[in-house]
Amino acid sequence: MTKAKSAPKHRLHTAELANEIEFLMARARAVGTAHANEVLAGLDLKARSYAVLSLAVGGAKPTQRELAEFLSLDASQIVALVDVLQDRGLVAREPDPNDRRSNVIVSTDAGRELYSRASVLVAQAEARSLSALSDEERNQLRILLSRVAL
Amino acid sequence: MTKAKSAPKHRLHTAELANEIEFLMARARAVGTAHANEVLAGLDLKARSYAVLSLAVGGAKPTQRELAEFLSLDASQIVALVDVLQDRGLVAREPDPNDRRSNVIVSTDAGRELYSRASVLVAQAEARSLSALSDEERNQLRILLSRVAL
DNA sequence: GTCAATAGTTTATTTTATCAACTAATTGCG
DNA sequence: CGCAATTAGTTGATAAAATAAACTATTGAC
Repeated sequence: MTKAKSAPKHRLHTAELANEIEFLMARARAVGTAHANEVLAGLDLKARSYAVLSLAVGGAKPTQRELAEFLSLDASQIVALVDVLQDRGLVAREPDPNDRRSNVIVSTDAGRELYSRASVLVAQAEARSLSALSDEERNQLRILLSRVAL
Repeated sequence: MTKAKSAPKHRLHTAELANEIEFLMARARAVGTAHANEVLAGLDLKARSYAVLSLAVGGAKPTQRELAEFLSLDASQIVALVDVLQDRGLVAREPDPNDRRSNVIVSTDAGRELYSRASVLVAQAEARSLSALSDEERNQLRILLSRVAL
């Protein structure tokens, strides 16, 4: 008979704070982002730029404002992110047919190619971050977070 | 018969990215921190300083290094956080009896008093952030995140 | 006792976040 | 229609936070 629980890594794990979801998410996200940035570094991407690239590749043709809202970023940060992806030839700004004020962000072939490599790395990083959970638990977590976040 | 699902707020909610836990946590945390900082502003605290205060009040007498690790922050940021809490008379640095290199962070009466007010506000903010979930689902989420984060 | 490692601190640098101002375009509405 | 208010994107300024090096005082291993 073996112990099922894996030992918490920290003496403070019983603190009241450890019951606050806000705090738990901060910690979980810290390791998650670290893992993601680690694997993405080889492709000169970060979690940030990967997210933008992903949405461009998705083909939904988001405007920059939509990207800003969806990624919880300020519009001015999207400008910078799109600028560098565009300079690298990974995405392009296209005029929005419905509104001449907006740009619609689309991916290039190079962008899709890079994304296809990046996404498998990100999936690996995520798997590593969630290694404490079973597949079913990972899905539960995904679903609960979606309800909170989307 | 009514629809159970609440409508996602964004046209991009079906993007691949929305399946990535990393992304979902970033979004969830964005609203969570916003709510928390909002209610804490009246007490001149932020999520950050509240976390430090909470761990001080808990009485575990954490060293600054332990705070840094537990909060996923750099040691130098702890210095700044403790500095202002100490200047406000909410916590104090005490010599660690076991290691003269370390300080142990304890709370003052004023710190405990402020924390008791802050913690109810934070609980309300959390409830607001998680309003999409039932009580049981909130606990499930807490447990899953603990397994990932702790 | 010497030496490598650690806790805390300071400082510098870079990255993110926040916000105001501006242009061009759109929308609402009298 | 035509004017007013709003919105998308951009720029620039400023504040907050993350990252990392260097330094002091300890500690712990040997």
